[in-house]
Amino acid sequence: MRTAAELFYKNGYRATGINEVIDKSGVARATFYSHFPSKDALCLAYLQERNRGELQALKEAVARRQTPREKLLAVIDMLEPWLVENKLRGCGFLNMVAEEPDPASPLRLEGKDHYEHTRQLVRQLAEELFAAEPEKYRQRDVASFTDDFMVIFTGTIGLADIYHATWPIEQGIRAVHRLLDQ
Amino acid sequence: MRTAAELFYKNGYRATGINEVIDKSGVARATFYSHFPSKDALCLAYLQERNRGELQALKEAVARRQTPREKLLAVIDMLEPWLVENKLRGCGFLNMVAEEPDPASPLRLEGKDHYEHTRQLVRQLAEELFAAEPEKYRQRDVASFTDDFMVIFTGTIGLADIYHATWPIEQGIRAVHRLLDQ
DNA sequence: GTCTATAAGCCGATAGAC
DNA sequence: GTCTATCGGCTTATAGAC
Repeated sequence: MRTAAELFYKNGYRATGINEVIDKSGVARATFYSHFPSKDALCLAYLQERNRGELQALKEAVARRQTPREKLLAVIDMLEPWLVENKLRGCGFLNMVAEEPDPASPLRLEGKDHYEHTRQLVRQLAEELFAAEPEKYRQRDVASFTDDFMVIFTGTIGLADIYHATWPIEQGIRAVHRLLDQ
Repeated sequence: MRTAAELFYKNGYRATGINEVIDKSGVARATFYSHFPSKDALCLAYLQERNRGELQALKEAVARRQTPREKLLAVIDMLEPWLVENKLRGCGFLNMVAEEPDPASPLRLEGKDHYEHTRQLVRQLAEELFAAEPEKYRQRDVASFTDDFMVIFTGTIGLADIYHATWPIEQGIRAVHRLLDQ
């Protein structure tokens, strides 16, 4: 599964043959098929593991900060090291969605689930921020603030992928600062 | 090429076999290979045509508006009918980038080119807006404004794809309004 | 758990006849 | 321009021996 995660993410799901995964992982052919019934099942397991791991890393990055404002900034700040570590290959879930046309596919739904969990986390942090500085955010709406944040978050990842560069991340961070202070 | 454009966009590049394109297009096998040397060449031609067509449609939508402010709003307003018409299958260039790992691939570079042209258009519209209302935008930076716009633009498309819904578009439109008036 | 063999089909691309 | 035949290699998945 570690091998599958690397290859599916790096080269894409359809571009990666199951034989390549089996060969590079070192396990025997029959052994693989005793653990996973199909390539799709392996991919779903990879996405679920990725979903779990990324949400955990996100929550840890948030927990390391002290104030509600800093916690929100942590969500966008982590994009830089995360995208660079991932060789600017973008978001594994957005990439999966691009390859899977069926909106009801479990592979697509895992991506939706990931973004929905991220959104709920951002919403909770926004509520804490609004509660901590009520006079500053009196006229702001939590739901709209949250979705603005998600639009910036997603757009930053998308542009960094398209341009294969890090400047959209600095831009996204500045945009979140303006969102917080406007 | 019309058939290829439909299938590559709808089902993805790698998921679409060249045989399927040939069969559904109705042309003979040898005829296809006399026009295009390979599947990759066909895909590049499709992306170039898409690039040209989308930029033209964008510029026409902008030209239909009167004021600089309305022209900028036209760029984000067109996302709703465009995404719905495309069955919420997202951006053809972002989808291509997700499938192609090589940053130097011509298929990827065509996507970069499309976003760069879009960015230059937005920048020009921003400059016209700032010139038309100098007192309102005196303290704003054109480059930063442009990239903020592009982050919102890209994030809106990405979220609409992930959620397979139109609500991110309304959110993106509101975000651009706030960007204009903050 | 390991190995090899193989099924049945699709892949992109080419060749030859008309 | 049309058609069919075919190449070599790849795909996912299964079967059987050890």
